[in-house]
Amino acid sequence: MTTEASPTRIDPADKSMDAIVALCKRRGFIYPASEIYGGINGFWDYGPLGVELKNNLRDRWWRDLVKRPPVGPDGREVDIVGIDSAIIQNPSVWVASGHVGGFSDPMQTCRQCKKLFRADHIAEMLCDSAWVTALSEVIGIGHTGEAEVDTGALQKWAQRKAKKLAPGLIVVRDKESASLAALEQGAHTLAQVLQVVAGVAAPCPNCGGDLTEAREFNLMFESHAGAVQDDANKVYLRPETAQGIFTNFKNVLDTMRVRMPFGIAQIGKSFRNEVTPRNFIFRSREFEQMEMEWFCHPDDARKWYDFWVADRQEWWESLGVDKANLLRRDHDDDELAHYSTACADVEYLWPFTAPDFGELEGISHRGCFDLSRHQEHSKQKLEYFDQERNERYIPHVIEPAAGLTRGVLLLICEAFTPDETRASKVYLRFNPSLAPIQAAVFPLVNKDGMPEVAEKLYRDLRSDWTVQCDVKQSIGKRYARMDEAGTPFCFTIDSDTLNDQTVTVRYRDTQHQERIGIDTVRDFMAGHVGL
RNA sequence: GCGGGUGUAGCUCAAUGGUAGAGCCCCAGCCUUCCAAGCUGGUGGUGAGGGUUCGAUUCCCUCUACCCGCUCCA
Repeated sequence: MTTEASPTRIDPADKSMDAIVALCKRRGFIYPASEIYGGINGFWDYGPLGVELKNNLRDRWWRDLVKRPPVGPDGREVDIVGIDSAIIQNPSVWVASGHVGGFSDPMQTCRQCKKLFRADHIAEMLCDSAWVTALSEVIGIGHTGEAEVDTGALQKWAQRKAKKLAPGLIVVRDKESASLAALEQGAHTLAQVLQVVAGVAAPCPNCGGDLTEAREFNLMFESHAGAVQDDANKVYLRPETAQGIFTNFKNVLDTMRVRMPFGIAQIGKSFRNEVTPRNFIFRSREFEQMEMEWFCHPDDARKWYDFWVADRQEWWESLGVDKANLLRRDHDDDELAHYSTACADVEYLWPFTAPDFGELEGISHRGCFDLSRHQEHSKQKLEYFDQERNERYIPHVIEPAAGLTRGVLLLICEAFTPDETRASKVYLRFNPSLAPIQAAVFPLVNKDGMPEVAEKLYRDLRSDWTVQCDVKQSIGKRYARMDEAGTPFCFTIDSDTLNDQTVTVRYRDTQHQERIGIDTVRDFMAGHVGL
């Protein structure tokens, strides 16, 4: 049997993103959005093959969580229901969630060295800054306290070592306009010295230059509901699907006879006005998420957190992703959001991050933060009465949140396999059950009754799988095209078929061929692709 | 947002201040009995706008998209 090829592993760093982007467009996976108008930064369109791939991944996630959920740590299948909430919600949702106001990060740029900083990080970065440390040694003042300043030594430092260390300082750039005289009398703090040598109170941690004003940057897209476009009817496009789950927690509880612990899953578009969309569809402004909120008793939250972190990584492995390309990374304590007690990422070895890994899915222990906030803002009771425990509580939440569109990129990157020996020079090694085209049917030549047989087989398979039939051009060209599209199996009808009712099946990964009965093709597909 | 790089056909690459070419791909027809074969024909392009010029793909300006870095995140 030659279904499973085991090619030597290709280092993701050797996979060219340019080549992947070009293939995606050439074969109808992903196009730049509104390309005929010059495109638009941060948006991408999914072509005929791209949408099949995306739908297959989406359906697999839904199947494996909602329809055929995993077995939990207590040995029983977990209970998860789905919802599909509106992209636009009452704006109060985003006030409660903290996205209005809190989700934007004011940024400042240094006018001298052009580096970009988060405004709320500047003070801390100044403390750690190499040039500030050097300065404090020269003048003998620590980060706290005060002392008299030897302006002569300071002057000497400014004109020598600081030229390399902090070229942005005003005393370095323009010693005339920086008056060290102000430091000659009495004792001074480090902050006062910084003000004089930099000309500003909070200089650039990197070079000592002056920073621009903090620019507010709201990550949420805004629109208006209704005829009048004023602030009174301002609405937001959701930046995550999760909040639609929290706002429906009570509805699901009241209508679905669910009991703790249980989950609510949702797949859908989210929108973030990213400062810098990058790396093809990896970070785009419109993207699709697959999120599940797992509600449980506070005492059980840690157990479930551990369960879901392991389960989610295993799920990606179950799609055929090379284990060597997946990594679990637990967040450090100082990395955690204030409401979160634990967070882990499933990371992938992306071609553009290699040799580093980059985030694919995050599993967050959110405690009771979200439901508490919504209870507070909405004035609605979001507690759960647990009959078994005879206890009333706000459930704790474990949130596995994956990027669907990011997952599509993973599948493409993972499948991308250069092969100089092939006509196509590259093929996509998709898991057969996820491939956008699962099989192709070819008549070897377009005559002698073969096209008719091919047509019949094609129609027969089409009801259960995504199949294409192609009668044009040489057989080699058709195989090559299917290699690039990632079609795992091609069935070819030749003159023998007419006599003995067999067809050739050609395996994408090995290019090997074998003959099987035409009446066993359905079984073959069921066995190799699934139903 | 700032800095650097890039932008000629679907792809790879030419060319020129004076009618933008080739190979491959793609499409049609013929041919073809298993891996982009052959023959004939065909579609299709200077990212967008403005300026200089008799004439701009070429020179200048603006915008835009993509890639890299700072930063952020599903």
